[in-house]
Amino acid sequence: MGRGKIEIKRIENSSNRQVTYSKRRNGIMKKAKEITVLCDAKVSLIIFASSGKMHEYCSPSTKLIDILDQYQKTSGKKLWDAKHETKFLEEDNKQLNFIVNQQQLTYENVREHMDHHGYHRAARADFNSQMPFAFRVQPMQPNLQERM
Amino acid sequence: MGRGKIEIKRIENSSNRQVTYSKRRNGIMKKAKEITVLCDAKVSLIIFASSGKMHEYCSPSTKLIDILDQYQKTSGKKLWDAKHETKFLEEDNKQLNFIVNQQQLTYENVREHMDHHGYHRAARADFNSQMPFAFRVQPMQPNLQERM
DNA sequence: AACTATTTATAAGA
DNA sequence: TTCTTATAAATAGTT
Repeated sequence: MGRGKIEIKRIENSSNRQVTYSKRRNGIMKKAKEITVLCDAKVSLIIFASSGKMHEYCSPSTKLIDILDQYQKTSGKKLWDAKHETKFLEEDNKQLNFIVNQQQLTYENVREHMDHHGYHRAARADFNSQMPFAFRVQPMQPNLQERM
Repeated sequence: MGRGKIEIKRIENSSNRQVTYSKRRNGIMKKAKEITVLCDAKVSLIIFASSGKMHEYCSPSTKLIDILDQYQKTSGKKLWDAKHETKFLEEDNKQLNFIVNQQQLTYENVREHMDHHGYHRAARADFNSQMPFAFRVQPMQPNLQERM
């Protein structure tokens, strides 16, 4: 589907890979919406780029949790139980603590940078409200310019 | 993408809707696999047809539960907790009890039907092994001829 | 971020 | 229905 045929194997060039990811992610999201409308289907689609950034689609007037409940009932596969919950919470807390600490450091760096370059108070407030959630929860690769 | 352009709205003709569903489901699954390989992405795709039948794709060497954990961490949205678990289990048990009862009735009806038409023992054993799981867990719409 | 030459998906027909 | 094919849509490489 393009100027040339491509083999379905990992795109080694990182920049090309990111461009292709973005194009194809849009394509799949569109297809998911279409099948939902055309065929009365319920769809949950979750995609993680290798960067860790997430995108999701869930058919309208449905919650992901309901699709997952239905998944469990229909497939007979159990996704979670109390044991998983406890394990997840522990790991989660540990990671969140780490994240909060690192976030505060990064956040302060950006504020210092803004102050240094003379941004006025309104710009700083705007920065606060615009800061994407991903920045807050993915401090391992904080990148305000990230588009993917 | 075909002999004619179509509007993206519910396909009213049930037979056409099912054919389109099947074709497009295959298409989306293929796209999901491709973006996984090409772009090193992690994908979870769950689709329910209006009939209730489910199809899923999950990128290789990943478990759905891991994608969901990552979903929770990245989005900050909590999918389940002990409360949901308890609620789910209760509802699940209730529904399972109902299903088991209804399944046994339906199952016995089919066996009687087979006996009545003189199916031999091997055919009945084959029926037992071939009976799709969906039939066992979705007794509200039991349909052995369902293809979707 | 746009642009197209091509490939791919698929709607309708056989 | 399963297969075919004309056409719409997606997208790879380019600008």
